[in-house]
Amino acid sequence: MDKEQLKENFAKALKQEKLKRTPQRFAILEELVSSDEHRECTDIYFALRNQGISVSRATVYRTMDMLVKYDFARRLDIGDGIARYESKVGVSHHDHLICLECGKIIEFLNRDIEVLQQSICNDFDFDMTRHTHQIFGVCPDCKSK
Amino acid sequence: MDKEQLKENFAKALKQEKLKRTPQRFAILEELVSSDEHRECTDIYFALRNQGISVSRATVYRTMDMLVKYDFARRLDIGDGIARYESKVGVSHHDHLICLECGKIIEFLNRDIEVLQQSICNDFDFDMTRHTHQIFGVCPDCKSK
DNA sequence: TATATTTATGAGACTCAATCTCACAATAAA
DNA sequence: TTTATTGTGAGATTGAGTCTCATAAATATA
Repeated sequence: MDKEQLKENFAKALKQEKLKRTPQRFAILEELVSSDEHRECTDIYFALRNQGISVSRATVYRTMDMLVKYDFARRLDIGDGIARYESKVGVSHHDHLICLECGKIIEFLNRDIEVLQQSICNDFDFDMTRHTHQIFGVCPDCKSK
Repeated sequence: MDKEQLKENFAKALKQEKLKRTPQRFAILEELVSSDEHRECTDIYFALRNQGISVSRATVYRTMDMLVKYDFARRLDIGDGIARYESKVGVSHHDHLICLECGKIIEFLNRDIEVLQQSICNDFDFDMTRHTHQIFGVCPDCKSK
């Protein structure tokens, strides 16, 4: 999806929710989508500030919530008390290997696990909304150090 | 494992780490092990206080870290900023279904997923230390409301 | 047992991510 | 435009978790 198409889709989502089109909201979306990193709100906040874009922390937090709700972003909690967000735009589903030494996050996807996961939900008569599957350990780089 | 055996094992772990045997540490372990709930530190703190046991929040937090390290407890982060702990004593490994409506936590175990998970780690040359697999959604009780 | 040494405890201060407040600004509708 | 509505931002607030350090308790030593 190109940038203009993305902005259009975002505008549609805003309209649908009766939210106004503000420069801050577009800037936050663009900043998130511009990298495939797992970004903290503070990180996004400073990145925009450094670009001379006027934005507050509150607006970043509020907008991230909205981006998650409308599926432009995914929130990642790795248990250190800091929420991270990754773009879902043009990105297929995956889960995460997290290195306890260096903090690196590696993405993985396993179709069989996804299928088994759904069958567990069926067994429990549980309606899955989302899931997190995180494997913590030591990455190859850190092992060889 | 009976209570006396547990206390003995705990005492051994303390000795091994040159930590002192204090009434607070034993009380926190016993309180955690006494239920199969997923407990918050504040919850443990008040439970002990209500039993007339002298303990501080700091001691609860410090002791929980130790219990996790020595495998008496498992920490659960469900992304709401509150750490929860469950007893690992006499409890086999499992993962969690978490209801977004009522907060209920249902345990599940799937051997096939565990095996696939290990094979993913092998593929990535990644040494797994621990993992979390959480499925968020709506439980049967909440669906029928 | 008495004393010395080491470690633990606890009240409250502190940290920091996240949320809230509310006056003012910007956007969209009339 | 004008009006009505919604958004923004600086800073205050919240709350889980951590830190401090004087005191207390547990263990080692005599």
